Amino acid sequence: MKIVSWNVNSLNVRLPHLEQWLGTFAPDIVALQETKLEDTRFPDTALVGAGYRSVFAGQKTYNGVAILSRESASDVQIGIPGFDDEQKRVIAATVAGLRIVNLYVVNGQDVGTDKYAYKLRWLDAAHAWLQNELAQYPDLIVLGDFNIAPEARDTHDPSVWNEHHILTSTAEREALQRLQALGLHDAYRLHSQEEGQFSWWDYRQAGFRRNLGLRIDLTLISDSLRARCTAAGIDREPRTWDRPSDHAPAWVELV
DNA sequence: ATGGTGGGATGCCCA
Repeated sequence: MKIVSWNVNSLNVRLPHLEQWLGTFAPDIVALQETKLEDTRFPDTALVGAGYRSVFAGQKTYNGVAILSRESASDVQIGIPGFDDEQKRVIAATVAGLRIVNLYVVNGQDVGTDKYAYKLRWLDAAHAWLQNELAQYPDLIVLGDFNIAPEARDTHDPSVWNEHHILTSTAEREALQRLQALGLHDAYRLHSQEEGQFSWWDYRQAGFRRNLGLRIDLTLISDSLRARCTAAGIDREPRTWDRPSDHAPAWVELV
């Protein structure tokens, strides 16, 4: 079973890419971020044509998340329970016996800003919730755009992406480590220790051509799923297409 | 260079 996270940066613009990629990669479950679509505009009919059901939580212009799946999804949860937030960044559902939590983590703009404080509060709320989710659902997958590069080897230049920089700051990495300490493991690192393997490249400065990227799109899997996870990777191909998302799909394979 | 590129409720905000 192939499970994927992809920040599409506007599903309206990227639907043709998504459809093409679904057709060739044939994932079973897809977590999308930055759909930037109100629910009434979500292309669920087109995706049924591609063989996928959808659950989604969106808004105009910003944010927006969805889970696509071949099998039906149940027990859909939108947002972090008890955390009041107008921004549509979280959707969770049960698919094929797996609890899937799709996160579009706050970017945070710059260390020390209001948005950075919101990011850290948001991650705290996510931590408390995921502790509960794990107790309830041992087979848990938490995936999405984490907007945090876990380690120096997940950045193209650790001297730039350092402990004071947004997406790599100490407080952000500690928040991610607290999630992992719940018993959630970075599936990519179960299978590859390579550096320079990125999932996001800035549109500016020819970032993709020069591989100036970060690995910020992650899949965390619970203890019980570790033995079932046989492979993980990042598919750079859609990033080479015309008018791409700035993110590539990050995938894991479960047996 | 406080820049740059891309998406969208566009002449700004967010990433």
